Amino acid sequence: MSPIQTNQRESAVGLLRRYGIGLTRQRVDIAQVLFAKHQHLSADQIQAQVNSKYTYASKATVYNTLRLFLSKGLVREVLVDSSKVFYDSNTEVHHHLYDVESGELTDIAADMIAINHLPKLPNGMVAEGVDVVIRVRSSVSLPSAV
Amino acid sequence: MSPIQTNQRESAVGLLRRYGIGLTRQRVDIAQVLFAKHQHLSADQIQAQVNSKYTYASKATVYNTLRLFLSKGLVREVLVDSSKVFYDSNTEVHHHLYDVESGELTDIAADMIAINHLPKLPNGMVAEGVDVVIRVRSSVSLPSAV
DNA sequence: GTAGTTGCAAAGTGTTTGCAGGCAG
DNA sequence: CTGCCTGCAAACACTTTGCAACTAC
Repeated sequence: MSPIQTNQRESAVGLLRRYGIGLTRQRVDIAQVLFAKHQHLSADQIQAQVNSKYTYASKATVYNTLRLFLSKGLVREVLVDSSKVFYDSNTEVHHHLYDVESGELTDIAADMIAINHLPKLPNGMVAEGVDVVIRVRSSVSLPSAV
Repeated sequence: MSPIQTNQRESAVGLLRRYGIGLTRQRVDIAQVLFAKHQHLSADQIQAQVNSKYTYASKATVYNTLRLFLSKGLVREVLVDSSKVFYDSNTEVHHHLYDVESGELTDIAADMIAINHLPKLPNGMVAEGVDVVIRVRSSVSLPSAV
């Protein structure tokens, strides 16, 4: 076990503690996978990584843990594909570029997109967040160029 | 049957013809539900409306028809809730306001939001669309006001 | 020790598919 | 007529839940 891995595990533990989340082996493993870097993973991918790099976590535990992390604000959901949810380990304000052909999802820094004026919100409503998704495809293969 | 309903049906028929979609009773019914006005409906809601206002369409037919309409560009998918897809009968460029508490989805005219500069796209990539979703909630009940 | 967590399998959604019969053109 | 469309039910993928066994603290 390298010092780097030890540090990663320690920082995952620290993160969970800071957010008031009880420690279990599975939660620490999942946190390590998620917070190794900024990335977008589906529940499936997370389970696969946990089970290949660390010790076993069941599907149910992965989903329960992701729901917990989500409610505590450690991760963010990204909805770009109707068939599955991506969990984004970058919780800073930012946006996304989605390649509809490859399914690849990339971050866009918040300051790359400036929203000039928000519309007036209905009375008593407050904006909780703004999600911007730019859908792209490779310029060749336009399905039916107009 | 009022003249208005007759006209609605005729314009639904015209729409399908213009988009090169073969006419069937179910497709016309579904088009009438969708294009009665700009709105956001789930597949379930569409089936319910067709079956209460018009004649029967099965779940499979509703999904098949929506997939067809989507591929032909008559409707747009809106992804705001991980549990289901909304179909938007407004295909003009515009954005959305999503009330996370009530689930209500409202249109925002495109010119209400100005994006100052798109980030440079990876080489050979072309933007297919930009989706902006503003998530709102009623300002009371903030889960844990900071 | 005890409350909270896990794993399993089963149930639940929303969505898609295979196929026999039916309808549009 | 003939091919495309529909309805049904079964299949599917993803996610959630119920419960007994286990683990963190």
